[in-house]
Amino acid sequence: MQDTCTVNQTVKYLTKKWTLLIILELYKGQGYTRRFSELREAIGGITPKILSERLKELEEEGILTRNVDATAFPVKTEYTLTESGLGIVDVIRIIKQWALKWKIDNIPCGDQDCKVCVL
Amino acid sequence: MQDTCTVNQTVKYLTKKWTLLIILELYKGQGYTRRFSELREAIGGITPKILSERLKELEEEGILTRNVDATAFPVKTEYTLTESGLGIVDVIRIIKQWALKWKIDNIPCGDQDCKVCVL
DNA sequence: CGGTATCCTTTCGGATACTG
DNA sequence: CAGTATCCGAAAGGATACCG
Repeated sequence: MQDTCTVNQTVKYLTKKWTLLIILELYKGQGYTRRFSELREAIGGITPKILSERLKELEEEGILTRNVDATAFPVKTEYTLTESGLGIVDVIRIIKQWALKWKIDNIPCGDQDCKVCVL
Repeated sequence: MQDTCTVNQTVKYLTKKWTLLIILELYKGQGYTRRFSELREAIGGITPKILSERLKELEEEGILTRNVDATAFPVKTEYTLTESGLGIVDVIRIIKQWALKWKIDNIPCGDQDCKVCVL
């Protein structure tokens, strides 16, 4: 098994449910930054458990950084896309271009999400 | 939920286990073509059930075509990457470039799989 | 050769409640 | 606000056997 292949590993966490949406949501934020509760509300439907898991994974992969302001009350935590994280946005963009080229007839997408997508 | 988003849908089947390896294996074949048993052996570890499922999904998505030669005995079946399927290889290539830029220190990959990878 | 059918395990994600 | 802890159900994938 080629579980050591970097491409496979990358795809592995990128393809987990919610991950892409989290990255896109951070990308939309000012300074590519969002707070935990902002992500929760913006994404909608994600439970805190899963959101927390994904954020940890992405932090470990260097795709985002976690910044805690412990002086604030309640504690203020911000998540920010790193430079490499922005690289992932490029990847998503390529996928979108592929989709637009080969899946144009996907009406639901054309009319809804992708049209308002920041990509 | 944006299950109608084309990007999400695309990522959804691309990220299933084995899918990328199947696409890469087809890419390696002459004329981007491989037979069922060739895929099985080349990939290693995949069960016929899963391989069959993936091939069907990818055929439905237009990423590969299935060609059966019923005159042969036993029946000869070939799977070939389509033009849009080759586009997916490009996507993988971009991901690899991202990985090489940001994950160079992944020694196992550098020494093994990616070095011999056709990408 | 190119699959399908069955069954079983494991993994993932959802629901909910609770805490510093 | 920003999570963690527990429990549970669904779904994905693996093992194995069999068939045209």
